[in-house]
Amino acid sequence: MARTPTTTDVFNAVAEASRRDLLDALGSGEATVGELAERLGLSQPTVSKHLGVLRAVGVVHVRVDGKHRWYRLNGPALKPIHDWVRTFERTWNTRLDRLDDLLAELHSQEKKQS
Amino acid sequence: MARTPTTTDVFNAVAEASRRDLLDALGSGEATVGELAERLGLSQPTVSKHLGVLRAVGVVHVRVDGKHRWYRLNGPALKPIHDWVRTFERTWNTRLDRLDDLLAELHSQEKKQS
DNA sequence: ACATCATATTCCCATATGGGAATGTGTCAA
DNA sequence: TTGACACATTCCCATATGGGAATATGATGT
Repeated sequence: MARTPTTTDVFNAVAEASRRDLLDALGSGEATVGELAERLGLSQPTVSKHLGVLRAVGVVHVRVDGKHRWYRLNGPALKPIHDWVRTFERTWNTRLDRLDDLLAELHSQEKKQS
Repeated sequence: MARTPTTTDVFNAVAEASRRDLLDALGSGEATVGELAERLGLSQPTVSKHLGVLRAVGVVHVRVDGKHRWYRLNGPALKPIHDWVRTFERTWNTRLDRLDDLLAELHSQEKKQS
């Protein structure tokens, strides 16, 4: 087999740095292919192809307007990544460690009650 | 150019589902190549190679012990992913949604307890 | 020294990649 | 209709992939 296609899921789509840059750029609102190409210093076909990948996994949506195409971010499509990486957050985030402590405390209280 | 090598950064390393599975498996503690291979139903060379990629980007560490090799998770190496995806969190998580998530989590934890 | 166990490494191949260049498609204005 | 514009698509190629099979490495026990 070969490497997992970029359009398989959000993880693969977002692995490419240029595509993360595109999403970052779209964070401030809708944008046109040309605008994005100029902002990121990429060629138009390159941007179009990257946006195609991002659209395939649902992380961007398009709005057609005459000869323009307005791309916009669809944040919730990134949630799987957030949810996955969040399960490891306790290994570096002390604030969440405290949340764990709180949960543990709640659980011990539950045990006492039941 | 070709696709960005898997050992370029954590984003690329973690794009492959099998490697995420490996990290999930290591979440419960150290493990041996053989153990991981059996748990995930992968061949030994496949696991070794995946672990090599994960080690290259620093998301796992190894401890040599005789003819065994104990791999362990190095969570903080995942922080760049967390930091990046977190900038989009507002697009799906309002403050109230977060409270819902917390409550849901508490409930699922309760179920696990009882 | 030897056999065995646990891993790592190499060789193989079908497959997909990202980027450049060129071309296709659809829209608008005159 | 014709041209200009904004994008999408196609064709090209060097490059890396993941997995299977085979082999190498290295430590342990006898």
